[in-house]
Amino acid sequence: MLDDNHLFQRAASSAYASMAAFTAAASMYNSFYPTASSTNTDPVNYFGCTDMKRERLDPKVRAKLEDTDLWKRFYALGNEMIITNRSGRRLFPNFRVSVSELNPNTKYMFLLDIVPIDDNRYKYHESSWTISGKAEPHIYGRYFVHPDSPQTGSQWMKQSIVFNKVKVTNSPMQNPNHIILNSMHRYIPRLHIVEASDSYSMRTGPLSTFIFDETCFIAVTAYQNDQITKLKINNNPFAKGFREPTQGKKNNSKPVKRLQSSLPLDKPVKYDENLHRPYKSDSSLLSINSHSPPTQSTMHADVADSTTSIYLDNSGGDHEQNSEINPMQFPTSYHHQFASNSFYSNYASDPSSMIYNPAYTYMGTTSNSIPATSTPMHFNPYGRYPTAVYQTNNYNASFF
DNA sequence: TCGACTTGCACCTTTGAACCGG
DNA sequence: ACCGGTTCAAAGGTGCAAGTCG
Repeated sequence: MLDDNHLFQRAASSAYASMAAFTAAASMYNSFYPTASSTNTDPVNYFGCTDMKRERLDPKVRAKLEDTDLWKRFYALGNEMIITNRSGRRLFPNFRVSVSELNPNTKYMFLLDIVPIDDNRYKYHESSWTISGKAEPHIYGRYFVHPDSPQTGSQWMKQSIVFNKVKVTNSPMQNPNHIILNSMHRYIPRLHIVEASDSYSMRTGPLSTFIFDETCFIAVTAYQNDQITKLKINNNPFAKGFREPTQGKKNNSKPVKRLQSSLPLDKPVKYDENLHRPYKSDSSLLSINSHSPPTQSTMHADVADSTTSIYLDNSGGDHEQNSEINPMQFPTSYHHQFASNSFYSNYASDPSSMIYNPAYTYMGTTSNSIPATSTPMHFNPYGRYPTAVYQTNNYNASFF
């Protein structure tokens, strides 16, 4: 039985590790977007043209991850994505972004790919993730083109852009449109915005890439962490059949019975009802919270997970509630885990808007100038991220 | 024996065609 | 003929449990 302190340590370490992922991703990103002062050549083999210098989008272009509250709840626990399915498996939460400052009249294409965060293979042991060996090689070059591509900046900016059709698999023999991942490996999605009117100009047009650390996950063939399973069930409309029965509804379904045996008895009401906000399923899982000011219950949480309590899971029993990132349930030192690191402070204040746009020179710095203290040097159960990996050869595979 | 993985299942949402009435 | 709303069935997305494999 896990006590609160244990849960706190696990959650804090997971969240902190994700921050490390952010650092690593930043390094990774900056490594293939060398700054003006850098003499490094672009290690990314864009379109098979190694000597081509890829132009970047207007530095004012911004991308904002939506549903960040939900994403953060998952990553605080160590998000997992199922990759075994004959027809591929969708990502959940949905990868949804909103963009601004695009040229209204210019056409853009939006692409998504998923890349490894490190070169480790993991295993889930005694309720935590540990490194179990070296990673298997990643198959680069598979990316998902948003079906609305290409369209003008004004059209992209009209509404949020959802990549809910993206599918991941562990089988290279499956649909070529599926992104291939290795089980027990850590990944993070990347959003690419390319100024292009077709697939040909996509290979030469200005490009910017955005990474959101909340979206990192471990690919699995079966969920390892029960908390993740419960969080998915409670938030994914397609998994509604595994939720506990609500009052007045039939409760003799097989899955429900299974769940009943593993969950507390008191509870659940759909969180949307209790939150007094509209709940729209699947692709319409609108990110109302993403744009909402902190509620009273979240005002105290001035750090990275400041919004997570908005998703307080009313359907969750005591067990679940204690184990999810609910600032009310954790010692304050949990928050300090984020806040104590000054390097992350800006990110913590507005994580959803933090982007990897080279023109922003992340946090006013570059991969080469990130203070050493910003990179966690201790081991985290939910991974560690040797920056050197990204600065060397992890990103030299063919892209696009 | 154990962990990773596959497969079939029930339950659910989504989607789109068919239908109807204004 | 067109439009908007409703109904319904098929398709597809879930996690679970049992089985397979190395």
